[in-house]
Amino acid sequence: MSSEQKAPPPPYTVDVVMLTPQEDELALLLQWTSPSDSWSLPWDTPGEHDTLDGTANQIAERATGTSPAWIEQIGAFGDRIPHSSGADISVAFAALVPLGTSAPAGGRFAWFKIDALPPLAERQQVIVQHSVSVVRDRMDLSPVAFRLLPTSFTLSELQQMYELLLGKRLHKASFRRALQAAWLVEPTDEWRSEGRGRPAQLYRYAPKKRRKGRRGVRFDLLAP
Amino acid sequence: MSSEQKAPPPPYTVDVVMLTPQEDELALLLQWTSPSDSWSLPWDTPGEHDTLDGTANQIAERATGTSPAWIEQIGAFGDRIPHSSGADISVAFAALVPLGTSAPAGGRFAWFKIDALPPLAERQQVIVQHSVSVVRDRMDLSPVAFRLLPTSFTLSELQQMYELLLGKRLHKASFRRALQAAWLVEPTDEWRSEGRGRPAQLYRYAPKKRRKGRRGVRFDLLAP
DNA sequence: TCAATAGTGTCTGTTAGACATTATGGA
DNA sequence: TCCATAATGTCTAACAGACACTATTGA
Repeated sequence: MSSEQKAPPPPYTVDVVMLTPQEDELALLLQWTSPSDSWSLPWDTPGEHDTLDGTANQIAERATGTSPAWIEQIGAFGDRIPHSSGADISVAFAALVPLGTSAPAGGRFAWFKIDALPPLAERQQVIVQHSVSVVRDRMDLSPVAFRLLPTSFTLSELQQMYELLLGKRLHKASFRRALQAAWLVEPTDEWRSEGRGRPAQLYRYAPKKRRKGRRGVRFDLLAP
Repeated sequence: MSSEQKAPPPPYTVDVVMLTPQEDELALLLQWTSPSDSWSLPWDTPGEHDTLDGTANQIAERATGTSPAWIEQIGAFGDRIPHSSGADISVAFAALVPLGTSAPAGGRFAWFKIDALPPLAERQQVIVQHSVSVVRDRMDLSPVAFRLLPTSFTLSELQQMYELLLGKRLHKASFRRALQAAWLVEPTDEWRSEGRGRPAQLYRYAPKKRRKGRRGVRFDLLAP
């Protein structure tokens, strides 16, 4: 910010949508904001020499204590209603936080299931919706699912993670065939017995190949 | 902007990357900026009650005289070097402008082939690169190519447009089969003879179906 | 033993991509 | 006539999705 005077309303905020898997659902981290007595996305205004990415990372670390497994800017959002800080626009980031390790520090933060959020300001609702769809659109472009799991995992766990992030069911045999073709995982010697059925072999993330030329002229176009 | 005083540096700018097909290449619209005596992306700062989208549209219309065929926000960009206006961040939009109808108004604007741009500020270079890759990534999700062509066009012209926007060659037979399967065009009675070979039938854009559920578990993943 | 889950083999329909062939005009 | 381009048919390999089957544990 380039004003040395009082403290004008900040020109823009950085808001972070932090998502984590929780009991087969996506959960979102919110913070309790005292002046307005309501829940909001964690946010801040960048300091004088901060980058947008750097600020977003700081916000995420402050809230969870660790670096997110993945974070990406999803855009700038502005409507005619200013942010609670008075800022005209908010630059929003979506982030994924590993399973389990995501205990909110202090009492000001809490996780909410994505389908049962408390009331949020309208702009923040839009940001949350947009973040979830960006995550779902880009999941297959980035091997993020692996970073949300422990280093060893079963293929069923991996598939469940993909299903959670993509928001749809996947076909078991096809999923495994595609995994094998992509050379992304390798089996370990360990097996894990979990409840009733046959024990599952544990795998680890071990990418071997890069993508070859993907096939395809597709016209899966949206309607005009 | 919420200050009633002098005129502090604007908090952020809206910058628009306008692209158009030109002789089998993409071309970019730049404006000559007098104080700095250099080329830059067309930009402005939003007025008090403007939205980001509205501001971007105004910039595009002012520069070309018409509405762009497509426009989408691609994100907020900030580095430690301020915009020439003094703004910390720029909210960037990518836009596509129809073939031909894109004569720049006045003398302050000019089209440049995307591979032969004049020197730009570093942030603007990043914005341009990012815009082009966003266009290439999202082309297959939106039937924009049709809006860049006249109402009647040959299938070869359409394919060339797709190749230009996607930045890669497509297979002719597959392209046509996919087009037919998508019910996006219908033939007219007219034919056009162009140079040597057999005349081509003209088609018009006439979408009939919506997309059905697309198949696929794909692991065309990027390397870590 | 039964129930539940892991993992695999096979078949089928779809389709991208390659190749070849026909069609039709201009030079 | 030859050449260039349009348009189409056929074959093949890849692959998603369905289904069935085996394997291996706990209850």
